[in-house]
Amino acid sequence: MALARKEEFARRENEIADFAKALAHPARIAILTALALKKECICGDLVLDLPLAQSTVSQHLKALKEIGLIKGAIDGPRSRYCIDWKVFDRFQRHLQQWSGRLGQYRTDNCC
Amino acid sequence: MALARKEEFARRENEIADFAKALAHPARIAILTALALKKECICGDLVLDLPLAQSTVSQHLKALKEIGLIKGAIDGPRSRYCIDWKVFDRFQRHLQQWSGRLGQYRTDNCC
DNA sequence: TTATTAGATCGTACAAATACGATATACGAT
DNA sequence: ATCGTATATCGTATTTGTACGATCTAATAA
Repeated sequence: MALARKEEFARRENEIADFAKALAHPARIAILTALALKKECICGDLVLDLPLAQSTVSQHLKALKEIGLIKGAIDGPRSRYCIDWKVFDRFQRHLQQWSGRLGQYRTDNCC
Repeated sequence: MALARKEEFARRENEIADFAKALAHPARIAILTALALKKECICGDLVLDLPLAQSTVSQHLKALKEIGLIKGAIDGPRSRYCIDWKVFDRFQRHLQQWSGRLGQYRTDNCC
């Protein structure tokens, strides 16, 4: 967000927007998908999978970690990542509650 | 996305990311919420509700329109907007399918 | 007609996101 | 201790997003 407008919005609106922002890049979608599907979640494997430089992948991992969607652990010389399902569920629930609430008021005769 | 990396990712990954991007700003969350809750969906009302300039709100509306989430109609001197529920449902379904697929592989013993 | 109103679009400034190479760090192996 | 490997972080270039005022357009009102 450019200026300090964030404070002007409701907390719930910001929460949903922040969650959406975490998913707003195909690389992060790919990372989350890979982490869920593979039992092995080594950073290096992700770098091989993605069409991005190692430092860029690291940056995306950091973003996902900062919002809490993934956890990291050091495993010898490597880094192991995995999804924090508790957070994942919470986010999913929030988004579903919001869109569910919207859907309640659905009408098809406006535009 | 900075460089032309978008093409390097799978279509599904881009679709989900694009949808998320549309929701990745509190103003757009607020707009969608307002459009759903109010029967009257006049642009001017949105401008009054939001802590943003008229031109900025117009910009956000354009973004939502471009991705298809909302439709616009001219109503005399005003603009009437509303949610395109068909698109909204499709997006919701995609996201749910994706996160549901992820959840199937859930394990809690990685990190 | 002219004036007013609603809204979109343009131009522009600034902030945030994205990407990469280079470098730093930390660990394991020799 | 030195080397090699894996990853994080730094610096930086570029792109994209966000915001606003000014202007343009179209419709109504006077």
